[in-house]
Parts: sequence; C-alpha cells; structure tokens
Amino acid sequence: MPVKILIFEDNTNLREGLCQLLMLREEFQIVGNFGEARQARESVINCRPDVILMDIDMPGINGVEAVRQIREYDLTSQIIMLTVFDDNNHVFDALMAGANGYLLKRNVSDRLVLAIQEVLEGGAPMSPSIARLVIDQLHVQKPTNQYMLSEREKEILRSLSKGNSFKLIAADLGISFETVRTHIKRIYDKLHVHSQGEAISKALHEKLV
Amino acid sequence: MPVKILIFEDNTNLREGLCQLLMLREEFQIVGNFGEARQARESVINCRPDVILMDIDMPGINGVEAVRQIREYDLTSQIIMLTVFDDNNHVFDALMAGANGYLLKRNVSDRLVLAIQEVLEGGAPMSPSIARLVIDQLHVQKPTNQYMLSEREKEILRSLSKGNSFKLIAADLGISFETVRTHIKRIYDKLHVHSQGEAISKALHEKLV
DNA sequence: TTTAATATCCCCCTTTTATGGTATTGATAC
DNA sequence: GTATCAATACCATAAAAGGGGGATATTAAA
Repeated sequence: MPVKILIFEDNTNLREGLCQLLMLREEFQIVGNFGEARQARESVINCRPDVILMDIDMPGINGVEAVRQIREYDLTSQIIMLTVFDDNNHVFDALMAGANGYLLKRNVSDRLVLAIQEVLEGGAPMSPSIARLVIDQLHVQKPTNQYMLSEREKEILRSLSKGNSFKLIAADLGISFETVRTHIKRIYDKLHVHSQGEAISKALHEKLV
Repeated sequence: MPVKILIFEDNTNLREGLCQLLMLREEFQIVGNFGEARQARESVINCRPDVILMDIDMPGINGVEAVRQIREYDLTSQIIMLTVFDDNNHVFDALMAGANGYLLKRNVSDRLVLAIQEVLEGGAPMSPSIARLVIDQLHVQKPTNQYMLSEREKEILRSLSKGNSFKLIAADLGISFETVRTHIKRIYDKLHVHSQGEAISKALHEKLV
C-alpha cells in the first residue's frame, strides 16, 4: 500500500518539483497538491493522507493555522512543515499546533525522502538548526534553589501546590498543624509572597517543586 | 585542528569500540576515555574537549549528574548522550541538565559520526524516537474546555492562578467582591474542587487558562 | 413565550489562612 | 561553649476564603 502524501505549497515551481521528486519513488503516492490552505480541512477528509507537507508562508490561511485546523479532527496524519523560516516563533507555533516535523527548504533536496520515512516510523524529522532551537528551549530551565528553601520546605510547598490544605499536609507528613503553619510562614517569607495562591503560582511557574 | 573528543562509558568493550571507530577518522582526536564519571569535572578542565560522549547508566555518578556538573562551569563543549534508555525521564533529565544530543545505542553504529559533525555545526542530533518524545512534549492539547467554563470564569480562574486575591480580581475586572465569589463558587463546582489551591493546581497542570 | 445560561450583586455563617509572637530540640559551625 | 539553623510546636487575632441561600438583568435558545 503506497504512502499517501498531500502537499500544500504556494510556490508552483517548488510544489511541482516536490511532486516530481516524490513520484520517483513508487512507494509514494501524491493524493493532492494545493497552492493554498483554504481547502486543508476538506482535502484531508477526502484524501486521508498518511503524510502532509505544509508550507508556512502561504496566501490566505497560513500553514500554522492550517495545521491547527487539521488537528481539530485528524490526529493520525503526520505533518511535516516545509519552510524558509527558522526563527523561534514560527517553529514553536507550528510544532505546538501539532506538526510532527520541521524541514527548512534548504534541506529539502537531500532530506525530504528520509524525513518522510522517519516520520512514518514515529520519528520527528527536523533540520539540525531546528532541533537545536527545540533543545535549547529545554536548557533555559534552571531549577536553581534561588530562594534557599530547605528540603522540608520544598516538600511542604510541593504538597501545597497539589492543592492540599494545611490539615492534610500535616496528616501526610505526620507533623502538627501548627508546624505546617510555621513552615508555610517561612516559605512565604523566602518567596516574598503573602498568600497560598501566589506561592502556588510561583512554585509551579518557576518549577520550584 | 582535530576535533577533541572525550568519552565516558562504563562498558569497556563498547568504549574501546567507540575509540576505534572514531580514530578511523583523522579529524577526530580521542583526548580521554573513562569507565566512570567521577573524574568528569577534572577531565573536562584538563582536556578541553569539543565533544563529550556520555553514557547514562554508569556506576557511581550517572551520566545525567555528570552533565550537570560539567555544565556548572563549561557551557561550550557539546555533549551527546549515548544510552539504551528512551523513556521520558532519562531523556528530559539529560537534556535539561545541558546535553546537546541524545543517541540510542542501537543507532550509534550508523549515526555517531554524523551526530558528532551535526552537533559541531550547531545541531542537536537525536535518535528519531527521542526527537519524537521531545516534539510530543510541545503538542499542547488544545484547551479542551471539558469543564465548560464560561469566558468570564476562565478570566477569573486565570487571574486567580496568578495569585490574585478575590479583592484584587474584583478591582481588576471592575466588579464587586461578591460577584467574584459567585464566579469562584461556580468554577469550583465545575472543576470539582473545594479550594483555591486545588483550583490553581488543576488550572495550571491541565492548562485550562 | 418560556427556558436556560450567564453575569451581576447581597446576606449569613463557618472554616481556613495569614501574621505576629514565643519556645524547645538536635545538629552544625565557629 | 555558644551561636545558628532547621524542624518541631503552641497561642491569639485578623483577614480571606468556602458554603449555603436568594435575587435581578440580559441574552440566546427551544
């Protein structure tokens, strides 16, 4: 059974080039190619593609929005973005919208076929610079204990952040209610907050726990 | 100038195999290879490697911890994890600790040299299944609104989740304190919770706001 | 037109938190 | 040996939040 491929790319030359390139391989079947994404919805319903190649910069509906629409009802097709952009926003918007891969056009000629195979095998083909963007995103998190919370305090803040009441925390940890309050007071001091809500918000957003 | 490579891998056969494999290329120079990571700190200081290959599962200090230690003072070397684990925790722990790539051992034979070149060019080489894990992490399920919160309720939950008090929320939205309370009561009903802490926890964890 | 949902406001009362203290113990540091 | 810190515990008071009720106006749907 051939791999059904659907293409959205507004540059006619490139689009036809892609078709030509992929048709060289008999395991691929181009089930549709479009110069804009207005029909993304219907096309996907009709064609039931295995793989979708999606340009980002298209007139009318852009590629990211198209992915968003497609993902509203189709979570199984594999979507690879094909674009010239490698700036943060486009990449993350597209991936968060539900794309499975992200190839820069300068890498298309030598990597597209591999990328299609890879995405079908459960991978996430990306141009190297894109992969680096994504990984660097993970690096920014530094669980620095900048507030100097003790282990016990972190334990209590963790429990608090789950939504537990003072009473429950005390029972969980086998200490008295008053001790929990003492710890909470110190935690608030150290975090420079004055309420449970602020503390939980800070704890979860800054990944303190 | 050759690429200086430092290897941490407790399996002696594999370690020597890696050395042999890499020494076949004259652009690579193995500046050190160790069976455990206790000397990670000093080795990196002494050898100033361009690329570090780091096993995760080692006796004594494990690879993730070693990366953490290395990254405390060396942010320029490129670190590629080499492991048999492809479960979530190991991957994210390692990448958040500061690794730049993550290769499964079953991919080493055919991808290691490429991976080293790629990481030196600013990429982030990953086994396909690892890339997929990372990308899947970004796939934010659209705010399902399974709890049927109204727009106003979401607005109030959003404000509450920032740590704002009822009083502040009321002032912000230009409505009365009592109205805020009414909304909050309905929100708690819909979320099946009974306190601010639970509500904030649920809102932030399930990305309701 | 009636119904349902939403947003707004108020009351009473209870429970939970917040803030300010004080105090004891064990471990660590100087 | 004494200062410091972390963890434990208690008291009193005030503020905030939770739970029950009831009420009105607007809008959209049935």
